[in-house]
Amino acid sequence: MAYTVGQVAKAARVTVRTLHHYDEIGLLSPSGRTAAGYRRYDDADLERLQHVRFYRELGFPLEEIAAILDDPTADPAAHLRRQHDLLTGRIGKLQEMVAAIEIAMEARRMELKLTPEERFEVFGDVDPEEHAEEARERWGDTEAYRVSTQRAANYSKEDWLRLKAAQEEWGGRIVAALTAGTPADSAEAMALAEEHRQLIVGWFYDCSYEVHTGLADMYLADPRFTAHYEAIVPGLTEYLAEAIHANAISRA
Amino acid sequence: MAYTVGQVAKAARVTVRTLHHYDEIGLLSPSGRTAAGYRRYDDADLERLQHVRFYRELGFPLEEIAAILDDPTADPAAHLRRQHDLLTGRIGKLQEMVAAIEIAMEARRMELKLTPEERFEVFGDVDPEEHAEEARERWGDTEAYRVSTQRAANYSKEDWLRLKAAQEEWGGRIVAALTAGTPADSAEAMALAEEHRQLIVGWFYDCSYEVHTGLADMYLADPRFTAHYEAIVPGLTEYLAEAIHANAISRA
DNA sequence: TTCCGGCCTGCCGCGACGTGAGGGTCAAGC
DNA sequence: GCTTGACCCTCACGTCGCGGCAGGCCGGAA
Repeated sequence: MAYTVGQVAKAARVTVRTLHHYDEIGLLSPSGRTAAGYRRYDDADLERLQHVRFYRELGFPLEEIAAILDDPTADPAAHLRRQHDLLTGRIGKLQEMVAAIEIAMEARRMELKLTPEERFEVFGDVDPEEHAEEARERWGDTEAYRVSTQRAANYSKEDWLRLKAAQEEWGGRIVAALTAGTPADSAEAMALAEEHRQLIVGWFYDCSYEVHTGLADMYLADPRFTAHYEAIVPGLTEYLAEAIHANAISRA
Repeated sequence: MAYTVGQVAKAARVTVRTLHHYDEIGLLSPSGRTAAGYRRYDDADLERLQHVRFYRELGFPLEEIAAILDDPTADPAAHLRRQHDLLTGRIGKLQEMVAAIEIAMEARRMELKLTPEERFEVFGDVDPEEHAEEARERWGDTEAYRVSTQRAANYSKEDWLRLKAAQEEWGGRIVAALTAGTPADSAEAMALAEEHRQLIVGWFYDCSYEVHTGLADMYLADPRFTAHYEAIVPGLTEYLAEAIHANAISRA
């Protein structure tokens, strides 16, 4: 089977220009040309294009894609594995961000519960219970939401204040460690990381070392969290993340 | 609190050049300058930067980000919701791709089971059971893998051939419908879409209408699938996807 | 005073295409 | 056989989101 640029473009959902470009840089040259100079793609070309598009959608530069596809040591199974790994990695990152946002949302709801007199300012005449209902409808079926909600929903104002106090006490000690120049991979810093994890386990959800390192990476990646920590003292995010990683490694 | 470009850059994990760029195009201008012309960022600037980075990492163009952030009708809660929706959407897409790859991997393993004499050609002297073990270790804890494996692992050669025959019979009919010009939203095409879904339910996993439309979108997005369908007859991918969507809508 | 690191403003470059301009090709219908 | 319109070709310049460097000005520490 032979196809023209237009047909290939339509099938693969790319523009003709893109195919021209791939030809120019030698990433995907059609297997032949007609007498008039028209590009002719065959099934093998199409298959290569599929792979190109896959890696491209995950943000790989074209040069790197060429290297991957032209690697003679990689069989089809290896490609599948690599693609699977890439996807699960991406999903993991996104899920961490989701968890962070869900926590942020939860915090907002808690805040509102604690200061009911503010509810009118924020919501006007809308009942916050209604708002909670809407939230449940929208993402009530994600697990993180359920877990964090079930525990946190029952926290009283006193619980909340105790948590805050515990966090602040811990925060003071890690800031001290950082400003004192204690290395992030020292036993002291790692102990602080472990305390951080225990705080999460105790108050929110069962946080494994693996999840904890994921959380650390998220602190680094998510602006809302870096803002939080950097506002306390510059470099704290990185310090904490390093300590968490070191702690997780030492326990593995 | 006021920060210099360098401090902000480090905290937000971007380069100074990026901050200069954001300033140039007016996306994020520091709230002030020192007497010497040094940029001075405050906490509000930092917060804005976090949001910029968030949307940027999801691939939004800067202009669009500016529009989102400068939208006067969006409160913080609305931003959280939008971000949550975006993330879950992305995760869904990626998970569909993962499922597709897992099925492709499963198909490969089946293929190997069916023709054991080929195993030496492909694996050399490696035992395929070992390979399967490795696969379990790598992604044994994802749900799609477990479900598809548990069912498909027990398929005999006869089962596999029956599945293939059923698929081909169905394939013949949808190609006929397409070439006959039957509209994708006609009752006939929708019935074929429904049969497609039932085939999945019967042989692999419980596929809801929602999952089915997701699958259809993936067919369009994933090159490996478009290749498969377009090779049969050009336009088939789109036709099937449309029919699936129409079917799902009509059942909702 | 003299460093050295950090900041400034240009300005050129790059990757991955988008978007014409100007012109040849091909199948269909008259 | 000829026109017409859709499709193809090759330049070639434009865009987006920065990276990187030059040439020069600050600012705190030794």
